[in-house]
Amino acid sequence: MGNDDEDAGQAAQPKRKDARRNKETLLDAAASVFVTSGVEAPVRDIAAKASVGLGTIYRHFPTRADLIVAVYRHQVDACAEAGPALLASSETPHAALGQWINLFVDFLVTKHGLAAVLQSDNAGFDTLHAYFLDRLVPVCAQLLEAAADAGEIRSGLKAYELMRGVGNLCIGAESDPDYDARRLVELLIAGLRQPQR
Amino acid sequence: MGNDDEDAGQAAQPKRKDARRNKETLLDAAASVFVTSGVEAPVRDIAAKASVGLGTIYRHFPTRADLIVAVYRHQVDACAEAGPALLASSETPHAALGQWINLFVDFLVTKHGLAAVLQSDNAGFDTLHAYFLDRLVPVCAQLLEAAADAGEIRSGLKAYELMRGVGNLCIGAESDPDYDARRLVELLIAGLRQPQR
DNA sequence: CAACGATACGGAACCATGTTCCGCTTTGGC
DNA sequence: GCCAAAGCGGAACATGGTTCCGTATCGTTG
Repeated sequence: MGNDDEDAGQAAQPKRKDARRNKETLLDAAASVFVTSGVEAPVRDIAAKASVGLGTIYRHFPTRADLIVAVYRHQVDACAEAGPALLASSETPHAALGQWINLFVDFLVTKHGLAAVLQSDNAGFDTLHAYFLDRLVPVCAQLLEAAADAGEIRSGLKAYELMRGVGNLCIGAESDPDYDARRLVELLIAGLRQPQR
Repeated sequence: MGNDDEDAGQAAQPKRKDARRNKETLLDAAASVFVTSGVEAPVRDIAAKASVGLGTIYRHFPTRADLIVAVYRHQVDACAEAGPALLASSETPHAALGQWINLFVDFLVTKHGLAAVLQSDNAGFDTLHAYFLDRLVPVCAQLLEAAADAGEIRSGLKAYELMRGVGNLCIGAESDPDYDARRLVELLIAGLRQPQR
């Protein structure tokens, strides 16, 4: 860890500089295509955008999922790191949890189609699944535990479940003006509160 | 309406008896394949199971979504009809709402992959979308309104949103033992309650 | 009951996508 | 400048939805 790469099964930094350059180009192209066409954009589109062959994509990113992880890694990391910070700076653990979940929801809703792909149980998206969960579940668990210890929420809900639930609620939120994922997530978090104390 | 067909854009009953027979065979085969391989099973598998050509499937059901609708229509209808009944027989509107949502969740969780396909924004699944929403949203709206009138829940949440949220929460629930959609939906419904009165 | 038009059938073919493979090109150390 | 290694492009393959059309079947009519 600390190499700017290699953290989640990504291929290590290539040796040849053209390869390194191509990888950057690809990351940029992918990010750009994801913004305009969504995360489910065809690999060919990304290759075209980067003026690169398909082989090149697949050498750098063994799978579509790896590419997605690479593009969003920084933001996921940022979200993960925000957890402890919020816990430290918030009035109550429950408040921190709420704010952190909001961060996560904003992230998901902002990336066209990410939430959907995140739940896809198609083999090949394991990397994606794994990265998000490895990175975020522990943070969520910490927040949840703090809130539970403070007696603010019912206990017994695993962090994993909450993350999945929230992720699920975000599916399709960006393409349907009549569906407000944020509100539903708020309701969910509200339902998590201890009935009264 | 009342013809046992034609209610949701399905092709009307074919004239020739072999055609009619094939349609039944197909429905049975599809139902059976859906149970074992999930709703996302390839059309070809269903054709094979029914010992029928691909053309036959597509003549009877213009799209995969139409086939799915046809297979589950009765159950969706039953769910829709249970709404008013529950409202009449339950202590409070909120209880009725809770029970009705449970019915819906059980239905979704039981049908491998249905929840996922229900949210798919791929063109071609409009029929599916439309049928579920047309049938269930009004019922949900009625329950919601009754509960709101009774002052049991916060108002302002549209039935459509609730249905989508619940549907979303059910995605992947059947293939992941660590994810309990029912509990999360309960939490959501709990969050819907009026804070206190 | 044979003929015939309408209806339905089967499945090859087409399109889109993810992924693999391999002959050719570029790079970088000598 | 030369060469092996590293990398590249994109044709080809697999899968899955959907379309098309030549052929088979049905049922009506003479």
